[in-house]
Amino acid sequence: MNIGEAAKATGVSTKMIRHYEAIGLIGRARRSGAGYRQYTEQDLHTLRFIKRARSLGFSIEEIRRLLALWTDRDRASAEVKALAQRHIDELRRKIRALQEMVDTLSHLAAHCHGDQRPDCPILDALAEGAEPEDTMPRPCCGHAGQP
Amino acid sequence: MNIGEAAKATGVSTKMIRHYEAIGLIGRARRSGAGYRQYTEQDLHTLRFIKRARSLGFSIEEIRRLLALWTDRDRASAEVKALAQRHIDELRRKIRALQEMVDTLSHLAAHCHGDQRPDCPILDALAEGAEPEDTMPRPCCGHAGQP
DNA sequence: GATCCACCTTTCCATGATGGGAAGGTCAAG
DNA sequence: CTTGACCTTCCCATCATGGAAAGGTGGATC
Repeated sequence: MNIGEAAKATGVSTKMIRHYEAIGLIGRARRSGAGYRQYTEQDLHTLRFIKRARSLGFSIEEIRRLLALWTDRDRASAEVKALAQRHIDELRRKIRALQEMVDTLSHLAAHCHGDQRPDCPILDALAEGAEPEDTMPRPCCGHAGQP
Repeated sequence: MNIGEAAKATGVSTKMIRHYEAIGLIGRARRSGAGYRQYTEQDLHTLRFIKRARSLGFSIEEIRRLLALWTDRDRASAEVKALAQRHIDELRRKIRALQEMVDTLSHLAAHCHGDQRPDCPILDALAEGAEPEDTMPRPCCGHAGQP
């Protein structure tokens, strides 16, 4: 099976398949006489594994470890679980950071009338005591910045 | 004021200050006789504005627009609000995607005993019907994959 | 056999925001 | 005058992904 077919079958682009090979995430594929990469069902399984792991947000290096654990019959599930847990923690950390941004911005947007007038609490908050020319800063209802 | 002092005063690294200048996000700084960049209080205000906007997750291009709006006395606050709202939507979209990963992974991790035995639902889910050698796939309690 | 199109190959470049490091100039204190 | 802390520019790396160029292959059609 050529690389294009493997890409269609797994949802991994040809670009990425070649890239994964180049960085050693997957082994070097067998080649046809003309140098075309040939893929087996087993290769597709590996690519689908990678695809699923990527869609769960694992980095390439984490996936490298996961693949090693996958093919190691004697692995301890504890190591997989620990890796997953670390990843979950990292995801939650990112979510918290994004949520804080949303909270702050939502608060500011709620106080912005959003009409044709230039007055804007959002820009005021970003400027925070430093107007572009000569206007005065304007406090709000009490938070939305760092305490 | 030299660039290092400006960096300390604003929390923007010297690297980034030079970068912002190179991409035209901020104007070219005045130079001393020896070619050192000199910063005014007004420059610091702009850098702090950028810093705050970055910490709210706005991209450089969004900040470019925000800066233009900031310095335009005749801006309509509607445009700022719309920009902010688009950004909020984008952040929420990212949060949802990350949360889905967390949900799936948490579910899998909860079902992984995480001891010295090799049996692991997390790897099973990533493999999904394709074991590395010859074992059989193992269904779980009913979701955690695409429907 | 020639042509054509879809596919394959490699290599280089780009993204976005940030940092690291090299090689060299400048300034102030000792 | 030396030392050390600054500054300058330029190049490279990250991470995962894609675009594009330039050229070779495979199979179908004329």
